[in-house]
Amino acid sequence: MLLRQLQAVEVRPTTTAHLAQTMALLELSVLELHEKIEAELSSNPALELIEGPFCPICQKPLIDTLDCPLCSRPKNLSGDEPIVFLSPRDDSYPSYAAWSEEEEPESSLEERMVECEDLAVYVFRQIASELEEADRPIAAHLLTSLDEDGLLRTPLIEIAAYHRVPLNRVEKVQRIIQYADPLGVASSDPRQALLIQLDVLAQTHPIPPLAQRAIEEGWQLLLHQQYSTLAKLLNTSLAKVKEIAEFLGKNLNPYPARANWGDLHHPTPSYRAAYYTPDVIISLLNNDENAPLVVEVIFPICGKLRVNPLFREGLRQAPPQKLEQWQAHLERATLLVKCLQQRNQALIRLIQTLVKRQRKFILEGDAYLYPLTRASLAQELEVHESTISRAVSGKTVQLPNGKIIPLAKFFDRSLHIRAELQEIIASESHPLTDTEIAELLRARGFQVARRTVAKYRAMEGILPAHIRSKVKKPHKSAASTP
DNA sequence: CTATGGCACGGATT
DNA sequence: AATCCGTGCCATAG
Repeated sequence: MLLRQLQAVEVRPTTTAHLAQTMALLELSVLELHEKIEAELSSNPALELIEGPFCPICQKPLIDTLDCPLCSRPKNLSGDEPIVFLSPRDDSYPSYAAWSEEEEPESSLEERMVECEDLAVYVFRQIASELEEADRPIAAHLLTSLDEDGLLRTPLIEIAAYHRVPLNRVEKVQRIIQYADPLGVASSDPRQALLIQLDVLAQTHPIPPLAQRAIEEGWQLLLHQQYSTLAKLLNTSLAKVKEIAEFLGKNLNPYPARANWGDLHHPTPSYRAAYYTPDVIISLLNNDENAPLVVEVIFPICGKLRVNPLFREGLRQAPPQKLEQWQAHLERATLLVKCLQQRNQALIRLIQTLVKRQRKFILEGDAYLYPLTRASLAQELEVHESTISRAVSGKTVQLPNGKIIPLAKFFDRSLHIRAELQEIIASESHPLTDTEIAELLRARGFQVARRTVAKYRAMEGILPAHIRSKVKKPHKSAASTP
């Protein structure tokens, strides 16, 4: 009885505080959560991080589970039941997605890690043949100076001075690198990276006419989303500018080190970072079409977070003047641990059903996205809509194909129709007008108004029919530099 | 006259 | 309550 009371006291912040903090934690992305936990760990002695148990088979660390969800999975795997689990994010343990491609994890783990981690090596291999012998040290210098975004923050002049070569020679090397795989890598700033990507993209796709100027002349405005001012500068309408911003956000990536860039609507830098550190990684077991999906919900730290039992002990002998503070620490720590568990649990549950529902979309692309609303999912999971909203906003998912997309895309209402529209345009023999497209779509079961077709077109960056007729579509990607 | 883009309204979603 | 999205109507460009 007494014990029970004590426990009750210990958890005193009551359900409202729990709920509030769980909610708050729920909307944090991995990176933000990482910061939060780090901060808490260093300021609160009651909280401790212990090395978690490891899976005896694959050696991966485990969080909050006794058995490794992969090694101890049931043998008769039905394809539609995804394997969802919490996965630690620790640089010394590559995620499952990277891990699973490996035939013999033991022997080549190191190589694998080098490949995964080292962008510089990856890029260097691509361009090595294009470089003159003498330029290699310069390239190496540039590549090793990249920051984590894949950008080059060191002034070119410095590098030129170091190697005692003219500036334009360094620029030449930079240019070669920029057109290598993470397109725009080694640019001096996001703006430059975008321009390179736009340039390459323009060779294969129609792009909004003013996009380039918007980046060149209105970069600052674009960044700060001062769209109306930008519209004036470019002498166009507000909606046009918004379209451009959306197009850029969707197709380009100012930080070449990672796949996709979501949208411009979240201005904080830490948020953008989320676009190359996904919150969830989905991969396909053995690349087998019928196998279950492996879903890792990334947890920002490795090991088990708990309330330090020694601290709890020590509380009894606390000097009176410290007692209150220590108690506060303890309370804070227990609350955090509890809330974290709740958060993770909620997130896993959400992702689980989401992945199950959208399996086809994940594997086969945009056309198979089932239009799902947050509200309906909330009903199914019996949680409040706002819970879903919070959990979804600001999070990103890495798909089996390596693309990183915002989790919100799983709730896009018209993506499948737009995919159909792209398909129609791609296979048209003669440029179709919006009205004709609307009819075609209707024939395929999507009833949309002509005006809506125009909007979708704009969203996909497809030019109107009369312009399309003039520009021959260069289909498939042409080799960039032979 | 036709095809599209702008703007604004109303209903759904968050 | 605020925002997003599909649509209708009208202006404009070709």
